[in-house]
Amino acid sequence: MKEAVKLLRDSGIQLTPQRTAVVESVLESTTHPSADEVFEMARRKCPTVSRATVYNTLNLLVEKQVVRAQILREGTVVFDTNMKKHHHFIDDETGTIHDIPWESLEVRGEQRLDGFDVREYQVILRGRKKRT
Amino acid sequence: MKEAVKLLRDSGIQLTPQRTAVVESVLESTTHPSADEVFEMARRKCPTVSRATVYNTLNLLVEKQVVRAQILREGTVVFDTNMKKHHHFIDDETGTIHDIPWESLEVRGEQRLDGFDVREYQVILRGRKKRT
DNA sequence: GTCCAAAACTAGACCAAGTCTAACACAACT
DNA sequence: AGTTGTGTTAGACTTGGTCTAGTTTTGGAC
Repeated sequence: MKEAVKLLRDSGIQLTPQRTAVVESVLESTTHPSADEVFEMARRKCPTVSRATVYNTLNLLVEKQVVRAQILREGTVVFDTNMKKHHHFIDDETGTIHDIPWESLEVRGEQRLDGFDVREYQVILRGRKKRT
Repeated sequence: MKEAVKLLRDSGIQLTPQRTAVVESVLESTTHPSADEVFEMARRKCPTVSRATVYNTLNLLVEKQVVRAQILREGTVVFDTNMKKHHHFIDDETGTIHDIPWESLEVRGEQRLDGFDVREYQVILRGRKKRT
């Protein structure tokens, strides 16, 4: 949060009330919100913020590497505030997305793929979360 | 192809010219086509086929497990005719999707995830394909 | 403080992927 | 032939997202 603000300011980007609302909204959220969900949250903080500004700001955050855009749901991009490498588990029933720590899975062979230069990878798991 | 036709017929589904065009189109394609790409291919075989029929038929094929729907591209589902377990590599520059054989990667730990019942998983890799 | 240019914002138009609906076509059964 | 069910079509609709034109805000020069 603090660093995000700093990073944006250092990039010569003005921190307007609208942008602050968007940045706070997405960074506060513990789930993996879609742009529209961020829009709703931001609206509560700053009722005049427009959809365009939400999309612009989110794309700016992706560009500045404050959040990551992930393709995990049909039809919509979700935003991920966890910038550490990790995998994703998607609940079949609810569609909820859970972060899986990088260390809990071991993947081998990705540097030995013939003809492919792997820049990054992640495991996408699907199934059911056990209620505890 | 042959089995697909049989499977559909056995499920009590009439093989109309429109459906045949869709089934042939998707099964012939070596890439990972979107519904719209299938629509175009199918149109060439059967010019009267409508978008609705393409979507209906593709969803039918997914239901009958003739093809798989994959969330790999922003904004659109793609269809995968390779029903064997495999991973995916996405070229950063072209967006082209490549199948990676299941055996060329080794993943461990997915059954030991605390609180998660994993039904299926795959590795999504991104980077650049070397031109050979 | 005033003025100007640049940056930011908004509403709404637009676009693309996908679903839904109402009307029509056609087969199978009586 | 009439009825029922399955299939198809065009087009309306919905949703996620981008683009645009016009307005507001801001920061700097004076």
